[in-house]
Amino acid sequence: MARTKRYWLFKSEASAFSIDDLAAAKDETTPWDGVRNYQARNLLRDEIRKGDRVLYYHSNSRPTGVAGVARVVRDAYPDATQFDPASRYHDPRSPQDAPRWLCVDVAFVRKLPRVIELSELKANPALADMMVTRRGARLSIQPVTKAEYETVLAMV
DNA sequence: GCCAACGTTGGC
DNA sequence: GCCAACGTTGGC
Repeated sequence: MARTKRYWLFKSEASAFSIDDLAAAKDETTPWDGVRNYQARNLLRDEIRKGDRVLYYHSNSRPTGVAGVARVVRDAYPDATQFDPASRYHDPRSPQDAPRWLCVDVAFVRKLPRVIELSELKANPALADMMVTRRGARLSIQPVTKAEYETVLAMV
């Protein structure tokens, strides 16, 4: 019996890696690397599984909001960038034999015809409990309920 | 570019 | 183990 599919919101700065960059990537797939927050790491390790759906959120962008949909295509595995001295995500304190940081692979599903902006998310009463609409919600990987996921995608 | 919020670090 | 200092995030 397969595990029930779950839903997430992944933040990415559009100038760094946008939904268009994901669509243009080889196999339309990329490692979601560079996560350097323990709470987010624990979600990757313990909760997020292949087959889960992802709201692709452009942070620090104009506009800021949900720009597309992706899906998780590989369970968590060690993030190679932590051992790469040339990477901005290099972590010299992460032990080789017990990697501190993990990543999953995500694949492009679709780009929304328009960005569902943060202001709209905040204005929708059905999304009042959604983490991204809350003040100071900086977590780059956030859990989303199925209802929230469907509500957001219906706002296009 | 500003700055509030928040996570991490490190001295004690 | 506390907590001030510091760095980063991210909306605006």
